[in-house]
Amino acid sequence: MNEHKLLIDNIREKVNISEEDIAKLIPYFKLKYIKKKKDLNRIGDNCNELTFVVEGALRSYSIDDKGNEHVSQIALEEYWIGDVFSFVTGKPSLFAVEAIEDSKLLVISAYDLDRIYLEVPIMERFFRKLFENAYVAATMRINSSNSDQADLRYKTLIKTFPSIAERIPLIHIASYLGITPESLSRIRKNI
Amino acid sequence: MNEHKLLIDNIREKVNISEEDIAKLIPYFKLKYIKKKKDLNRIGDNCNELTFVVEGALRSYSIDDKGNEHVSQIALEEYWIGDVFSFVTGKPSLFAVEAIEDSKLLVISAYDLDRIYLEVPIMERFFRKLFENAYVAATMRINSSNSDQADLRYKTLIKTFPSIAERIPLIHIASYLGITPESLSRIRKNI
DNA sequence: CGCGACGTTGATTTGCCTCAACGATTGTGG
DNA sequence: CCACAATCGTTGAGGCAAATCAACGTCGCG
Repeated sequence: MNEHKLLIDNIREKVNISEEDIAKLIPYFKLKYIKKKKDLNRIGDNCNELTFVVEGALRSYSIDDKGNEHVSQIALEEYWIGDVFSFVTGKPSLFAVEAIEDSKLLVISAYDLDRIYLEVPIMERFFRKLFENAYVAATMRINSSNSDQADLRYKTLIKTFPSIAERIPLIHIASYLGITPESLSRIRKNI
Repeated sequence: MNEHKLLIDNIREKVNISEEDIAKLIPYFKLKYIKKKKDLNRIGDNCNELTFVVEGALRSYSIDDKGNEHVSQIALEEYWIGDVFSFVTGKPSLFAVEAIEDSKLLVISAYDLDRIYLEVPIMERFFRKLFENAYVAATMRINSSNSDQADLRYKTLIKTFPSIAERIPLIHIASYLGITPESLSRIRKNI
């Protein structure tokens, strides 16, 4: 049950929730193990799931017309990841979700989440806050992309998430920052 | 009450809500008029408000170390705007909110919104969905910024919001896209 | 009217990309 | 357990999209 403890702590950071309510929602989260480089979801699937990372690291990415990947999210332990576009709209996903390391996950489907909202209304508040924070983070990322040069964006990222620099391949960090691996390699050399 | 009709429609697009609940929440929204180029909030203020645009157009922007403005949001009628960073964290705002046209607004404070969540719980769902959508839009914008050239980003923007091209000064659209006014002027020439 | 905001155009510069080659490390099948 | 391939990161050369710098026309408004 240790994997659930991390999730419960994550929920309790944002809302007050009783033991009974916790007991009600836990069964809806499915424990899943995934090997490095395996896809949790592929582009074009209906990704009606949100994933909480208990152990490991995941990324989501899209593929453009020329076949180039673009990393849109990187999630380490205690973070949430998923193709929120597909999750929210119900349309086929534009993003794939892939494990960067062997990972241990707790996965909730959109269908089950709707049931949780009915059975445990406080969770509506939890996810409201989760998406508020995600939106703020995305806004800051856009702002940084429009204001700062690549080297500063990299420094800000590894200051916020130091372990990303050690655990995540350069090629994915570069893509997340919107630059090429060659450019990031040169940026690292100059630090 | 016409200004409230637009807001009520906006809420009903996302949730089923009774007339009684509507009646409860309406008084919390304050009607406000603002003149072109006037600030609704300045950087450094505590912006504990969210704004629904009934008529007109607003933008939010930050200012970087070199004194350059960077537009982070543009909101026309029926859209929401605010410094969500300050709204969510309670910290002094990093973004200013300014009227691009003379505008008619409905403004809700964080304090009153918390009271609404208690009195009209369905509104928790409404804002959960609002932020879900805002997050998805922000993600798509990041993805476009990392995948597409400036001219395509501009074309996509005016395809989605045709009236932006007519109503919003080029200088603000350019800033929103993360390019200079000179570049956007040249892009327009080539269309 | 006169000033400031806005948009345009040209000349030049630059940050990052593209293309290419090449070690180092990791993973895999025989 | 080794051999080989694939992945990952580095470095160099050259190119390009967009920035910068500068000048100027137009419009709206106090």
